[in-house]
Amino acid sequence: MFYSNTVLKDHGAIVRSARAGETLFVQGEPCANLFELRRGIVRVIEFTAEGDRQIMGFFFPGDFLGLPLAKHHRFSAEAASDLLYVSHCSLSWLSGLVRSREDEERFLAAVCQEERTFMQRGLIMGRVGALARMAAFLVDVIPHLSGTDDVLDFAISQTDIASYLATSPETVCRSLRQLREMRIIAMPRKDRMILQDRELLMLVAEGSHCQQS
Amino acid sequence: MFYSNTVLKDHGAIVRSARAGETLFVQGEPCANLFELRRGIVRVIEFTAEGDRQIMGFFFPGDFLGLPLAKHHRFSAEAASDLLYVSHCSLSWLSGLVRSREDEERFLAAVCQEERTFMQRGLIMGRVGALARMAAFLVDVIPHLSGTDDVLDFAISQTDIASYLATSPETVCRSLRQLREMRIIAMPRKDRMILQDRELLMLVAEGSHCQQS
DNA sequence: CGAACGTTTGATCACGATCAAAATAGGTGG
DNA sequence: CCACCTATTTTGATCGTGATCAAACGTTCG
Repeated sequence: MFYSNTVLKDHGAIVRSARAGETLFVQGEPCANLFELRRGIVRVIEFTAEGDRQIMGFFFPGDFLGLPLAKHHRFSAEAASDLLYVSHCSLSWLSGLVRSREDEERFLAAVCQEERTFMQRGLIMGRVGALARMAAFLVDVIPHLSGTDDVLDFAISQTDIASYLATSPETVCRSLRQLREMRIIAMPRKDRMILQDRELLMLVAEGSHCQQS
Repeated sequence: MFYSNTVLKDHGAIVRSARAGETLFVQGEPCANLFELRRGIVRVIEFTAEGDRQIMGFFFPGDFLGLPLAKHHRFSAEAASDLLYVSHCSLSWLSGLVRSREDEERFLAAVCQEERTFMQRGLIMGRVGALARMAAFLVDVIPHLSGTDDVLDFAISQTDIASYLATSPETVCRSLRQLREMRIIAMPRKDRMILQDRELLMLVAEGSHCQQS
């Protein structure tokens, strides 16, 4: 069942929408089109041989997905929330020689951003302590979240965070609670987040074991 | 102190050598030249704010380093062993429009490989259990090792592996010992490795807890 | 030869995985 | 709108694994 809706069409680029949970593409299938995310969050999945499933990263409005670096996608992508995105035809990007100078720039920037996303996961998982990892994740993610004022749309489930951080959902929950008790963040609702103390958050992310009450 | 030696010069591409421990480039500095690794192993480092140091990945003969995706390097690179590499001038790559079709292909392949390296670390660190992570690391690395027959040159220090896996050197040592006792690998010398049971290694990497004596 | 570093082994202990179960939220149909 | 079912989040308890400290050993280099 696909809920995708074509909304607008403009010389090869089609604006589409997707519901949370929908699959954009799966690893191994040929790169047919390039996704430019406008609204919502996409999670990138990697399946290992044994059906083991890991979330490799999250993509946010402004990011590009499914860059045709190779002929086939090297990971799967799913909507973590309701989406709005632009679907470009991959073929016009694949033929590198016909690109304009500014397209080239945008292409490099997109590749750079995609690579940074994957590097960042390693960097975050490298931190010692579950709390530090959680904090580092938030430091990385929060700048990409939309929202009014300081109330951010936090449309990422804790189970997804757990998979991303390679930890258990219980630990994610406890880490978030700890951050709330430290008055570093607040979560008026499950999908809302208020950043109360950015400095302290970054300190915790760096591994400061300041255990003050 | 630089031990680099220019060996050969060929229209902008210079063959050079480097001693173990030498720095090829540091993060933040402008992308001056592109490295094509011929022999040896390079480790890629990321420094966080607090002087925290993590090894993000290893590069092997055939790989490209320092791709000009951005104006400045996003990580540092050091020789993990004695190197032989080709230094290309970055400028000829930066101007994308003057590239030939096959250069474009090679460029994409190089980018793809670099990104895969970083994704792989996340995938490996996502495994549960120190032994599974160690095994997954070996599965990933061994195909890139040079060596005669089955005796591979394993020029990666255990401390480097520990940093890469975000674990302690002690645990790395113990994991390797366990793999030796399982007759999965053998290490006649510290920098030599013999793969004895590829199937079992992959099984352990997938997290099989087969604890047979 | 001595100094510095990397590896090995043993000991203890804290952290986070895991199991179990309740509470909350979300979605669907009557 | 409420009842029902499912999935997600929350909390508590126990237990195993890997971090950490400490010390011996081996290697490499000046």
